[in-house]
Amino acid sequence: MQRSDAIFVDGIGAAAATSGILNQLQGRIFALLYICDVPLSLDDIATELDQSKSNISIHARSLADWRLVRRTHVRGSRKDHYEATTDFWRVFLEILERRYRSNVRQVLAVVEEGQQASREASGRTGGEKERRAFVGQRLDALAAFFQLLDAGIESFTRGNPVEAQSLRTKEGSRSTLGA
Amino acid sequence: MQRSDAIFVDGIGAAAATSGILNQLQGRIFALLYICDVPLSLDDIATELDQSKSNISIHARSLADWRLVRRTHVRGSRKDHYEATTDFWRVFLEILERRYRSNVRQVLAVVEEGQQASREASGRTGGEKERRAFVGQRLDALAAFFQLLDAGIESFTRGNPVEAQSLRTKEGSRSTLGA
DNA sequence: GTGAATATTCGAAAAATTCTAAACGGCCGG
DNA sequence: CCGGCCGTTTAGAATTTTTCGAATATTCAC
Repeated sequence: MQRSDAIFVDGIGAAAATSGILNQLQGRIFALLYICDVPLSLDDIATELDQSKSNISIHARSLADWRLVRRTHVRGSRKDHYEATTDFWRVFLEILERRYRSNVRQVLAVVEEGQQASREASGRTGGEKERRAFVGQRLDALAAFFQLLDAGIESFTRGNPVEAQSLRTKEGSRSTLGA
Repeated sequence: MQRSDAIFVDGIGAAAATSGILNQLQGRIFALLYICDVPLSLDDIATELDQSKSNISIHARSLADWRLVRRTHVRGSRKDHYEATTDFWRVFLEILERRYRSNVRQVLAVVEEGQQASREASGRTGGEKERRAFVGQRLDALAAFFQLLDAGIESFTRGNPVEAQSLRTKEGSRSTLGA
């Protein structure tokens, strides 16, 4: 590989490693494919990046899952070939939905579980009831923010404008301390 | 710790672990503080979460760095105490800026390096010049998208509405294949 | 200052993740 | 069917990250 290519490939690898979405190798695979005008086989990629084919197989598949990469057929070869997408908007949507939004929903589910469990806790003394009320309020506030986030993402992906203002819940922005 | 508390704490820990921002323990520390109406010391947290104090120290500091947690002074004690923020909007801004936007900028810097290195590559034959032109186009397209992302984040944090439309670059949305 | 209490740093241990090579299984051309 | 080519799976090695306990640094009351 050219030195100038390596600079880009490794740089994107480093950026990917801190992205929270891809790891370094996935970033390097994408970058390599992105600066190649022909699709590459698993073996090609493994050679260029000095990795085992099995490892490339796993990570290339994961990239395809995010739609960062697409499998194509190259005539005259029985090997799978990969090429990088240039439709970053589509990738962005995919990540927004499958990574961020699903994480938001995960938090909402946890809060609901928490509410449920808190209600089922059997304490009946004054202190225990008070604490349950406090926890209930806190969980409600958490759910409120994440519901706004969820709605914001939904709205954005549908093409509607999203404003920062729509995420500033009354409770949260008043102070750093609740209740 | 109450069973109902543990459900919430561990659930948030799990969500944090897949967030790409916090790890599991950081999530659990935050969740614990969030459902406590009084600030907790490092020792309190370590005991509740069954971890060493040094480990809690490290991760609590990191949470404070994201403004998810705040150090407070509790009168009558010389220990540091921590409490969870309820201002999720502020945390969100912090993450948007320091995690996501800085990552976007990192990519922009890498692309620039790549452009620079590509120009400095010394190939002069027809094929080499052609390839350099191809890479140049690709890097430009990448930079274009990430510049839109950067501008979008900037705009959002300033309180302006952001539309999905503003991220759909002409080149990228035309097809999944470039050039 | 001194000493006790507390937080942080550090090196090693433990755990989790990433990577490899070899084995496996599917597919296609004969 | 058979044999070779390929992608995937798997078990374990290598690396990285997380965690711990001890040692060190810091802070505060006196």
